[in-house]
This record gives sequence, C-alpha cells and structure tokens, in this order.
Amino acid sequence: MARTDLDTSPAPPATERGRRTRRKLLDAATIEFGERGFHEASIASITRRAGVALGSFYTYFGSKEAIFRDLVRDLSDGVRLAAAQRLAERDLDALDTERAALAAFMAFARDHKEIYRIIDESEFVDPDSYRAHYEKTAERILGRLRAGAEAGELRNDLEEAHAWAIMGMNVFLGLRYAVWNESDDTSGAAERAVQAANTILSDGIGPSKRD
Amino acid sequence: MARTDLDTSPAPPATERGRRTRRKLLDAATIEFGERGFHEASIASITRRAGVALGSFYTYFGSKEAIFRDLVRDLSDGVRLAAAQRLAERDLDALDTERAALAAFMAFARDHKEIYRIIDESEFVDPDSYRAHYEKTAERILGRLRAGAEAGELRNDLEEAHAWAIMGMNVFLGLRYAVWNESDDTSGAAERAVQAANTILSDGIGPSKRD
DNA sequence: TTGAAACCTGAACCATGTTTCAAGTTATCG
DNA sequence: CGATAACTTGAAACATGGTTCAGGTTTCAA
Repeated sequence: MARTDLDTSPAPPATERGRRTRRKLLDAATIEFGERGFHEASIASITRRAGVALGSFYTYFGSKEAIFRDLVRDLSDGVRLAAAQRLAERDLDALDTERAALAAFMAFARDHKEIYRIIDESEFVDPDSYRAHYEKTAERILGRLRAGAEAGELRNDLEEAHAWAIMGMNVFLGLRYAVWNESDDTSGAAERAVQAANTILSDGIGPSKRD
Repeated sequence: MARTDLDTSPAPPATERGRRTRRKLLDAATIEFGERGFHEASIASITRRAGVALGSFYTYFGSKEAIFRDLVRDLSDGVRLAAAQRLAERDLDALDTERAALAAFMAFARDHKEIYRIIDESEFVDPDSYRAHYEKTAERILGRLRAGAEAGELRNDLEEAHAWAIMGMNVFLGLRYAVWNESDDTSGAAERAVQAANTILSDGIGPSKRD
C-alpha cells in the first residue's frame, strides 16, 4: 500500500483463456468497487465473484491499485464510446446536441451508478486517470462547441472554461437526478433537469427579454 | 472497519484542556487527510502532528471514520461562513452576486486545496455528510436565485435544478482552475473562467443576438 | 506425443495500522 | 487540602487483508 507504486503490471494474457479470466476479474472488480468502494473492496472478494483463485489475481494485476487503474481506463473508454454512439445517430443543431448529450449521460448514470462512482473515486485512488477522464471529456465538449460556433449556431468566443462549466453542470445534475434519484423517477425530475440546463445554455438565467 | 459504524463518539470534552486537545486533533487531521487522503492517513500520524499520545485520540473520537465525519461537518460550516461573509459585504445585483460567489469560491479553493479535497472525498467515506454539504449549498444558491427573480433581475421559473447546474459549474471550474492550477496563476485563467461562467448565466452560449 | 509455457490454486506469510488498556498526571470542587 | 473526575500516555494486542509461493493443471506448438 502507499509507496510510489510504479507497480509494473504483469504481461498481458497470451492466450484466449487468459484474456477471459482477466475480463472476468475486471467485471467482478466493477461490481465490487462499485458496491463497496475502493477501500472496503477486497481482492479476495473480487476473485470470489469472478470464480477464480485468489492467487490468479496476481497473474493479471500487480496490485489492488493496478486493477483499479485499469478499470477506470476501461470504463472511461466505455462511457466515451456509449456517448459518441448516441450522438452520432441523429444530426442535431448545437443546442440540441448538448441537450442530447446530457440526456444520454443521465441515462447512462442511472443505469450504471457503479461506473459513475468508480470514476469519481479515482480522484483519490488514481488521480491521473481521473484527470485524464475529465480532460478528455472537456475536450470533446469543446470540440462540439467549436463546431457549433463554426455553424453559426453558437457564439464564437467559447473556450475551454465554457466546456468545463458545461461538464460540471452535467456531472452534478447526473449525480443529483440520476444517481441519487430512485431508479424509476416517476416525477420526471431528470427530464426537467435536462430542460433546466438547456435553458441556461440557450438563454442564461436573466429575465426573459423576448421581443 | 466497515461495519454499520454507529460508532458512538465519546462525550464532548468537559474542560478547557479537553477542548484544546480535541481542536488540536481536528486541525492535525485536516492536514493529514488533506495531504494523504483518508486511506493513506493514519491515526498515529494525526496524533504525532497534534503532539498528543496515540491513546488520547480515543478520548475524543470513536474511530477514524468518526473524526473524518466530524471534520467534514466542521469544514462544511467553515466554507459556508466564509462565503456568506464575503457576499454580505457588498450589495450586488443577482448576476454579479453569482460572479462574486464563484470568485470567492475559487479563491477559497486555491487557498485551501486540502479542504476542497476532504469534502470531495467524503462522498466515499461519509456519504451523508457529502450529500448534506451539497444540498445545503444548492439551497443557498436557490435562495439567491429566488431573491433575484423577486427583484426582477432573473427569470422567475428558476428551480432546484438550476441551482444544481450552477453549483456544478462552480465546482468543476474550481477544480480545474483553482485546485489544479499553479498557485500563482499568472495567466489569469481563474478570472477568465469566472467570466466564462458569468457569460453563460447572463446570455447562454447561443449566437449573440444583440439588437 | 511431449515438453515447455501459460495459467491456476489456496494456504500461509506478513506488514500495516487501528484499537485497547492499565497505569500515571493534572484539574476541579467540596 | 483531599478525593474524584477528566485527561494523558505509549506499549502491546489484534484484525484485516494484500501479497507470495510451491506445486498442480491446461494448452498448444513442434
């Protein structure tokens, strides 16, 4: 525990069987870390869930931190892909794209609370991955904003900070209305939250000065 | 560790000496948890920093979790008070109030990165305190929004979700431009971020449709 | 068929750091 | 002044759980 943890992870699996076992461990770890958090989680419990002997763990991961790190990168990629897919489907204008992105994120957070939790906890377990995740996300948002400006649908002085602001809105609304809400959400609070965010983006919060 | 942790903390100090010692432990814990995080932190190190014997710890706190919980509440109150003070000083219109609130928060985050970190980590160590902290914060923001609407300076359909969106913006901008930035910030990135956020709140990100 | 590499197994080892405790010391109050 | 409560002390007990290891088993290419 603790030390400078350069923890060289063992070589990647050379066979199909190995890849399967590694995958089983990663999946089990997702559940374990998601449910108990890094600290409470135990390697013994992960291998138990995976149906694998305790010792096998070290064939694939150098330490508890190491599997956590691999997991965060794995999940981060997963989130990115899932989001990209949904957005690619339809062709929306800039503001509707942001609405769709937030809606997709909220749906994802609702269905995968564990993942949300794991990525958030990486701030304390593996700060580099955390930073990388949010920096990449912000870049993607900024890319969309620039495209929108290009198309004349958004103001053209948008910069990194705007992307971070939007990301922060999204993350906190996801936490409050997707993760913390009962999973059914009969009240439609999530949709209202999406609407609220989009209103801010389109008009701000100043008094409606319609013509 | 782990269990249902109702960890009855010992009775509060009855003498002045006791209160001082408790305070020393809390202060030492702020540094220790802020620097190393909950997991890496050790009680022995806390008592060492406080200049107190290991055993004394348990005169005041029932467990490592217990002192962390007390600490988060302590800091949460501190943050709230610090913020309230700054805003009470001047009398600003609604949008400038939000700008000032964000600026104050960024300054605070820059000067007390440890506190920022501890409160954030409470999401995993003591979720109730985390929730309480952000719910109170959102309520305060919502109160300001309602006051602004009352005064005709803000639209009048603002609700809880708007407050959470603003809070999310603030938190992420604070993380990115106050906590992660070099402490000098010669580039003025923090100020630009405040400006970016305020622009979103006043006009949104749509194309400038000035008359 | 065979031998070597890859993989699997789980009991035991061990480091870490929390918690307890029995014996002092200091403060307070009748 | 006692005498009792409040507080202090740090060594030792203890629990937890990460990590190692020596000996199987499976796979697969030659």
